[in-house]
Parts: sequence; structure tokens; C-alpha cells
Amino acid sequence: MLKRTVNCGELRSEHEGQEVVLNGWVQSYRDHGGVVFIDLRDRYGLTQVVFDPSGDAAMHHLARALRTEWVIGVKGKVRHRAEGMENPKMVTGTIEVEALQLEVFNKALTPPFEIDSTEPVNEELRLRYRYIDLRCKYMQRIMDVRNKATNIIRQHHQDHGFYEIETPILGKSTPEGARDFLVPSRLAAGSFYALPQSPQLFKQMLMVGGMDRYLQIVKCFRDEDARADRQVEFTQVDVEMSFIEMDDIISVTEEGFAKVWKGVLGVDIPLPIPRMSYADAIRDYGIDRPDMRFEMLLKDVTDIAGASDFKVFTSVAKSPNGMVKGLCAPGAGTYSRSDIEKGLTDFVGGYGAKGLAWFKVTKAEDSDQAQLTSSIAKFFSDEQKAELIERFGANIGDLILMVASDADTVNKSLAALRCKLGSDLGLAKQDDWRFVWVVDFPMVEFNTDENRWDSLHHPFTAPVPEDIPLLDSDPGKVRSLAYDIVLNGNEMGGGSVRIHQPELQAKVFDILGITKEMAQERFGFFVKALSYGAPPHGGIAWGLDRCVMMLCGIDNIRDAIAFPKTQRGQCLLTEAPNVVDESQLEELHIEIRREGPED
RNA sequence: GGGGUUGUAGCUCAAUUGGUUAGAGCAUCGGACUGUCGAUCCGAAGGUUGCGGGUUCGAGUCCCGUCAACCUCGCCA
Repeated sequence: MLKRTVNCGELRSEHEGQEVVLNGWVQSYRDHGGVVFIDLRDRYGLTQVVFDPSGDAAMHHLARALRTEWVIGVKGKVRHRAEGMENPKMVTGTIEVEALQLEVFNKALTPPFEIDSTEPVNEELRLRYRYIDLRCKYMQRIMDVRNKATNIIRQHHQDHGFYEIETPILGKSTPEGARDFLVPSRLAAGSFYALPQSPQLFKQMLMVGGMDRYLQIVKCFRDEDARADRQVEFTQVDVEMSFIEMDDIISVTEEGFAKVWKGVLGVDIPLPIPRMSYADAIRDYGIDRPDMRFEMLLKDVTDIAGASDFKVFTSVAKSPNGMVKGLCAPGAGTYSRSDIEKGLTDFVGGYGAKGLAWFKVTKAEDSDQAQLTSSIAKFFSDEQKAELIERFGANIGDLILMVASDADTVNKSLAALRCKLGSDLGLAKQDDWRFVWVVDFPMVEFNTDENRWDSLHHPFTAPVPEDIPLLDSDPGKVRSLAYDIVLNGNEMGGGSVRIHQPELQAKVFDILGITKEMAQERFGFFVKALSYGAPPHGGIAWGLDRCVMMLCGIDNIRDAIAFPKTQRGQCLLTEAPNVVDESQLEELHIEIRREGPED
């Protein structure tokens, strides 16, 4: 085999005269009848190889037969390109390799799509031929970023004394949280393993086991519907530390993020990363993952709206959980009525908002004062309108948008609207990195459907110590020692200080409606572990795939993963999941029930 | 489970109100060409319009169903 001595991206003028061997794929060939040019590609770059007709006749004949994506080895001599022949678009464009020997390692079928095509290629096709897609610069860059990021993360945690420890993939199913992927057991008929939604309990037990500091870059599985930023199978940077308080985890983590941003993008992230309470985030942004790149804060105007003559507002303001809130979109006063109705009202409608009230902030005819123009302006007194302008800090040319509904719908729809406007109005810049920690989460929230309290984070999250007395009287008021790290409106990770005393853990289970029997059956092993000397501990998990998305400026999680699944959890490359042999099912004690038309 | 977008040549797209033989660029194949680098020039081949029904004299186009991919609500402790 003509084994490479250099890669396709490294030759420069200073290598002139050297005899080298290159290996790679034929990116393109240009046959001039006499001289033949080949651009040879590998992960490192492109190098032009020249086959001169004055050379070996058999080799020249073979060179003319080369086609794109054939895999070859070439021995040749590096030479400086003649004046005017350099290609400034190529890193190796000042040189070329004059071929002396050619070996075809493998021919290739015509690829189903062009490598590095200038036109976007259908994603379904890319996934079906992922091994070809991965040859493209686009994917190679993402894999490079992903590799760099994981290396930095590993090194960072090594430097802080973390052990990298693996936890089981075949685990125990717990009905809380997301739907589990189940794996049938052959040896225990009728029993199933579950794939981990995260290694949560194992990492806590590693702390009980005295491992002190744990890191794992690990696959997690959640059988829920995918999204642009969500895969059923994803990678978490999983971290746990002993004998720490919240600030210790936060500081190790933010230092890690800063190192990644510095190492991959060369960007300095100022530390410490600012913190915001959950309550403030909901109040100002309507969501627990605020995009801090622009202002356009939400303002509660229930009081003003309730005092108006606009029935929609007054009835909502009077209802128990009713809220009228809005935002002021700078410069959006140019939006037409149909821009608003088709572009914005329909948009918030998707989040349950029944309507979207709007005011254009215009210049009064008789003065330089701002005034409000709207079909509903007549329901507001001049004082009320002035109050609205003041509350929103509105300027002439702005557009005020308001939603009236229950608090949850108002916040959800306005949060989404705010992000949409931030992007539509060009306020959210891609290379602006605004990290924020969201802290002081409520420990539990009331689930009206099930009529019980649910964990906001998970049942092992410790309450804020001074809120512990409220556990019995007013669980909804109890804050937890949980924290999410948010970047530009994306949740990049989250964690908490854990409960390390079995009594407190039992109490929290009780509040969550998990009976002693249920707790014993599901988490007995874990509560037992807490009873054998569990250190104070806590941790965090980062979403590595999202981290890569942000670093690469892509908005699709599939591109951040070498072999991703579709929205329906299919692998288009291998065609998993697939029907298996009857004999395999038999060994697993499984019988497939054919679903009837009613199912 | 709900809402939406898309599906036409290998790829990216076009095709007027339902109307002749479904076109173009790129790729492919053949030929020409000794300096190109998105090579160029000449020529050729390439179609179950996702699939199945229906309406119609006539369907890529309209209707019904279905499949897939994507976006999204719910869901994701």
C-alpha cells in the first residue's frame, strides 16, 4: 500500500522538492486530454495532484479513469506552482504534487449527492448516506468542534480532580419523568431493564461510595417526541461532587463553559456568569430560560388593563389566575395590520393565546408626544394610555403587544413572541454569548391534572435550608437548590444540590405523593444508600449536543450528532428499529400483540 | 395524540386556469482538449411526479386516504 507520509492539508511552499505520499478521496478531476488534475481530499484538506502525460503511460491511463470519491494513494513530488497558477482559495494552493505513482485503493459508485454541494441537500438523503455526508466540510467542522469541546471538558474536570467513571446502561425502570426505553430480560422472564434517562442515582451513589468527584460523558435515553433541539438519544456531560455547596458546582461548571468557548471559538466569557431568580425570569421573560441578548422585557399591565373599558381585559383581570402582560417591540410600528394578525396573532395562538392586542406608538399630531393608535384605543382613557407608554418605556415607532389569559398561557405565549421578535427584528446576534444561571427554582409545582405536587427538577433535589419549615405548610413556596445554565435562550444544563439525609428524602417523597411502599419499591436501594453515610453532594449535567449546536451556530441537533435519529426515532442509515425473528422474541418471552383497528 | 410545511430525473428546482411529448442547471456516460482548479466545448442517456384510490374527455396540478422527512403544541422529573 502506498501509505501516506503527509495529509492533504499540510503541504506548503517550504515542502518544495520533497517526495511525499498522499492518501484520500478524489474530490474532483479535470482531464485536459493531456495533463490531468486531481483534487485529493481527506479530513485535513485538499491538495492538487498533477498527472503529466510525459510520465508513466500506464499511470496516466489510470489517472484518466479516476472518478469522484475513488480512494487512492499517490506518490509524488511537491512543486511550487508556476506564477499565475496558484489558487488563493486553497490553503495548499501555492503547491501541487506531481504524481510519480498511483494506487487505486477502491473505486466508488457515483455518490447520491455531491460532497460539499453548494446547494442544500435533502436531510433524509443525507441521513440515509450519513457516511458520505460526513465527508462534507460542514459535518467535519462540527465533529472537530465536538471533539475539541469534549477534550476541553475532560481536561478541565481532570484538573479539578474528577474521576471519569462509567455507570450501567441496563438499569431499573422508574415511572417518573420521561418514558423509558425498555430492554427485555432473557433470564428473568417478563422483566425489563430500562435505558438510563440520566445516571442520576448512580452518580449520587458514587458520592456515597467516596468517589468524591465524578464525570461521565454519557448517552441518555428518553422515549419522548423529538424536536429540533431534542433527540431520543443524547449525550450529557454528567458531573457530581461531594462536600460542596451550590457555588462550588456553579464555579467549576462556568469555568468549564468558559474554557470551552475560549478553546473552541477563542471567545472570552466573563466570569462569574450572572444569576437570575426563577421568579424574575418568569416575570421579565415569561420563561425559565431567558434570552439575555436583548431587552424587550415583559411588563405586567393587569392593573391598567383591568381599569380600562375593554371587556376582554377587564374580565381576565377579574378572574382568579388572570393576567394581562405585554411587551414593546422597538421599531415594529411599521408592521401592517396583516403582519400583526397573520404573523404574530396566529403565532401566539399556537401557545393558547386567544388574541393579541396591539398598540402602535405614534407621534401626536399637535405635539412631539407619543400616543397610542389601535382599534382598541377607544377603550382606554388618556391617562391609561400614558401609563401604558410609561410602563413599557415605549418610544415613537414601537409596537406594544399584549396577551390576556391565565398566567401560564400569557407567559408562554409572550416568551415565544419575544424570541420570535428578537430574531425578526435582528436584536439577537448569533455571536453574542449571554450566559445566565437561573436559580431559586420552586422545589415543586402543582399538577392540576393529577391533583398533586410534582418535582420541578427531580425528587432528589435539596430544598433551600431556610425554606424547609415551609415543606409542611406551603410546599409551593419552597425553593430548591437547583440551577440551570442558560445561553441565549437555550437550556444548556441543569443540576442541584441533592438531599443527603434519608429523613429529608422521605419527607420530600411524601410531599410528592410517593408513598413509603412506592419509595421502597422504586428507590429503596437508594434511600438505603443515603442511610449509610452519604456526604453532602450535588452536581449538574450539560447537554453536550446543544453545546455543540451553539458553538457551531446550527439550529438542528441532528447535525451535532454523527449518527442521529429522525423525529420518529428511526435511524435512516441502519433502518433501526426493526422487526426481529420470532425465535429472538421467544427467548425474551415476548409475544407481539397485533393492534386492532380500534387501537 | 393535535396543527403546519414539504415530497417531480442521481441532486437542486420549474411546469400559467386541469390541456401537446413533464423542462432547466448541476451530476452521470461518450467524445474533444497539455495548466485547470465550480475547467471548457460537443453529444447522449436519464421520470411509477412518494404510494393507493377518486373526479374528469384529460390530473404533477382538484378531492379522499396513506407513507416519509421536517417544524411545532402536548410531552420531555
